[in-house]
Amino acid sequence: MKNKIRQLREALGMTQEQLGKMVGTSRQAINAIETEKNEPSIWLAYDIAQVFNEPIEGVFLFEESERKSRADISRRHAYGSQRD
Amino acid sequence: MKNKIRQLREALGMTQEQLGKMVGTSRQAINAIETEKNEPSIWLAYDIAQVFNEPIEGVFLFEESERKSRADISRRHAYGSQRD
DNA sequence: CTAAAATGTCACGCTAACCTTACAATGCAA
DNA sequence: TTGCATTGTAAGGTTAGCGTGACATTTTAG
Repeated sequence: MKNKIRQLREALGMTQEQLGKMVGTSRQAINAIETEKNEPSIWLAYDIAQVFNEPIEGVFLFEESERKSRADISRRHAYGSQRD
Repeated sequence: MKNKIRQLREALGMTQEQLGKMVGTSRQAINAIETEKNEPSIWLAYDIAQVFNEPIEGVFLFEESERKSRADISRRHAYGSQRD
């Protein structure tokens, strides 16, 4: 998913490795998220956002188009109660 | 992790199953998160928060003590550059 | 140009989130 | 109490995030 990590990170003059250490993860994990290869866990997203003093939504962009596909929920409504 | 899902959900008179359908997941997944057995993926957390018109941090409580343990990052600083 | 730092990637392994199916327990209304 | 809706859980399987180690490529400092 798109995010502002690189931009925010460089604004603070930090390396991926430094950021990784600050949030307790590896530089590879930071890199994968930064380059949009992985989506962060909710805690990692939170910790990263905290470093930049931003809410999660201020660092990660939740765009419908970014979704790795799932059933179209826009068409779903709570009108059923078919068994499990 | 602690959250306000139940409270917000019932305020809207919804069942776990209905909420699950609205965010495109199963009622069991909603239940597991509501009862703090699982932590939501970042997208699921976002979708749930959206249903309640709240930011992620407005629905999920990120308390240090809730963390499922990880190395103490408070003591970590970016002073190293030991190889990987 | 050259060495070091930073970044990009890959493979392998582990774990947790989530799905489906199924059943038990609880809550509530008739 | 009976019946149904809701919630709680468990088991098995799939998938993705993340760690570690290793190596290639790119960027930056001298």
